[in-house]
Amino acid sequence: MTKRKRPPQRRGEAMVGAVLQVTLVQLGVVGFERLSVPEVAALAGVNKTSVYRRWPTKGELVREALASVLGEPPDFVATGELRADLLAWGRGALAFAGSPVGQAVFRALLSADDPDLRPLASELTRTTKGPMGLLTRAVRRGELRPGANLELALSTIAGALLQRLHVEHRPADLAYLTQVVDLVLDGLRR
Amino acid sequence: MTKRKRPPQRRGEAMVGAVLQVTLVQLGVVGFERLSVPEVAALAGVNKTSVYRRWPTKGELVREALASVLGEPPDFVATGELRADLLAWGRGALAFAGSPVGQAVFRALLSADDPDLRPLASELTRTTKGPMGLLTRAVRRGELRPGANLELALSTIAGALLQRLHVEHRPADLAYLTQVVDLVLDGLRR
Amino acid sequence: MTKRKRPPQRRGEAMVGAVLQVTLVQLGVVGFERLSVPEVAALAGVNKTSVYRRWPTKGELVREALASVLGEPPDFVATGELRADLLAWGRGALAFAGSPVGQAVFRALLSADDPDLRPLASELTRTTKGPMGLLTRAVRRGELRPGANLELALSTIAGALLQRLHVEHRPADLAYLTQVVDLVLDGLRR
Amino acid sequence: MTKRKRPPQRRGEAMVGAVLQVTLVQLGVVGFERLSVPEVAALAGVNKTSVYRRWPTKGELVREALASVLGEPPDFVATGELRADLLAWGRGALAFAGSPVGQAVFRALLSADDPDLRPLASELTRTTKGPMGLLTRAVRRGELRPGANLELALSTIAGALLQRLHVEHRPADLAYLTQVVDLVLDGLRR
DNA sequence: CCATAATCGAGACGGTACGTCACGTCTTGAG
DNA sequence: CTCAAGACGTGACGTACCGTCTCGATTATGG
Repeated sequence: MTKRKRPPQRRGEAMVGAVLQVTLVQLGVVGFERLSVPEVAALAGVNKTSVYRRWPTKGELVREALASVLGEPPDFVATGELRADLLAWGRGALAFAGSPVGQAVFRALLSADDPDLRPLASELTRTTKGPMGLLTRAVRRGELRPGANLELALSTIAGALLQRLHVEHRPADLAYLTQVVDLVLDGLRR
Repeated sequence: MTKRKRPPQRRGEAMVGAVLQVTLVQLGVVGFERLSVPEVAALAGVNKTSVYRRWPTKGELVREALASVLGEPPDFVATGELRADLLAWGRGALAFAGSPVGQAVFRALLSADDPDLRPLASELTRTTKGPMGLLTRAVRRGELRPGANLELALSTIAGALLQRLHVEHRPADLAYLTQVVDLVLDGLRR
Repeated sequence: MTKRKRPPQRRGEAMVGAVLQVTLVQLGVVGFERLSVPEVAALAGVNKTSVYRRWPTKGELVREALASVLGEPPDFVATGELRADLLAWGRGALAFAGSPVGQAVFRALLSADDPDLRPLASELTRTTKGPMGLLTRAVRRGELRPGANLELALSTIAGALLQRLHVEHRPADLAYLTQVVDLVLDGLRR
Repeated sequence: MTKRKRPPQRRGEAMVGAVLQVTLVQLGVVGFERLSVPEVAALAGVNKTSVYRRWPTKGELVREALASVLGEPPDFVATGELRADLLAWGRGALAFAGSPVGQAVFRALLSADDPDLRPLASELTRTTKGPMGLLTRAVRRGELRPGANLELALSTIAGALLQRLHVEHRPADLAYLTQVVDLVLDGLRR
């Protein structure tokens, strides 16, 4: 008769992974402010003391959880066709923004007062500038207007999606993305 | 020797005004989640019981405070010159977004879970569509492309400002606004 | 249908009385070290926050509880008959030491490290010297030896009872008390 | 360059001795309740796991520590002179009660709830009756009153010292001891 | 002008969640 | 096989707010 008194402890990497994953989910569900460290611990099947040992602050826990995701920029292959490449990148961004993890990132960073999260905001901004190379090459090819503010164009695309999703709270599908990209591309072209 | 034991009570309208004003300020400073009803009462020089009597819920208090502001849409005069009018409207929007009250609105609504605040989100969205008439008239004049998605254009402008202010956390001045408007207008024109 | 949602709050004096009484009982049952403020609150039917508000420290709570008892020295009437009076006083002391409250006092004070309880120890010691007047008058009457250390005699009686009860853990009845008193009185007489 | 990474392990008897010694010291310093097994281990330069292996319970650890001391009753030589022998025994008792180990014993046993310590209480009581033989011989010699309760007399002496030291918290020197012994002896004599 | 009701201030209280602490158990690896 | 080192689960603790309740004081209102 085997006495299995309690589930075996998950240590080290196993525990860290479970906690960070649950943290991301909770970030997407209730947001940063309402995220509770004890609740994260409970959902992860871990004692809250163990969580506090590794991440003394909620900010540190969230920062590590988000960093484990933002570290992998959604690379995309450039075919050379400007509009198609921009749409491909946009699809990736939309998929990210719609995923639970993306929800977490935006809900946490949109008006981040916690100092621990500040560096992540610039990280996210940097991701926004991903397809910058596409545009500069298009300018060199003469496909876009020479003096255009490319950085602003990308910000505008991202902002349009942001407005749609988190202010108007309406879904952003591929058609919507296409319209935005076309609008901005037309503005850039000449 | 006059003994002024304590400040005279403020009742009725006077108290309501003081509380709502403090609520708006606090919304801009700490946001909706961290807003504390007892703290609002203290800052307003009012007993917390009085606040709870009138607004049983934090959501109701904030809703009434925001409603007292969003009720006044920032009207603007249309000169007939499309670009100038759009810029004028944008200046108003920027001024609002930069004011403490605007900070309050955006911080409260950007990811609003509180059911009491949902109606306010659509209110804000409606404001965004303010200059819709300008664009439709411009289309009729042949100044803009006939099939253009005008609503999306306005959302894009608003989104660009939002991205600039609340994601990249960089200031949005008149020059920035002009660039955004020109980019979108160029996209709409041909 | 009367809705009695929860038991009505006990305020002020009522709550203080209930808490102090439970504190005394618990002192007698588990002693000072193992006494738990939250448990006292629960047994008193009071929220633990309320207890911590009035008595920030366990020591203060216990001190006030004990002070409310030690404040009433068990007066006894002096008949003039030395032995009978001493026995009467001893009976009172035994009754006190055997009562739950007395248990509380001794268990709390016997090895009191808590600085809050130090003054109570001297209070208890003072009580021990209660029948000092009896002895001095007996000396003046020539009933006791002139140079006798009366204070030491009383300490000895008290100590004998203490040893019996709290070291040997055997009951101390009236017969035992009588033997002790007689032993000491015989020592004092000649 | 010799790398002495850490102190060499102490095993078996060496470790046991170190732990028990530290346990006695801590008993005298902080008492039984506040004695912490991990702290004892740390002070003994031993890992707490090792302590828990041998003594699963704090009570068992303390019992073994105290037993290693109480096993050696403080023998004294009887000269035949009753008062002198009694004083000699009392000096030993005082020395014991004043030593750190004695402090430990009394603080641990005075109101011992831990069931592991109960047998030690009777052990201590038995020690109190050490000089019983002296008194019975004195009775046979006619030096003391025949019907006297000798056991009670010894308890009374011990109790007087106990009262002095642990209730009144005043020092007990040789003069005090002498007075107590004389008081009781006078009571016993006739 | 005064009496009476509505409103407000002041503070005690119950309740919930939190982060900390010390303890004892367990796992792993070194001696 | 024994011990050291450290991670982990467990329970209790004291604190910080929050929202409710009670009571007394103040203000407005109608006779």
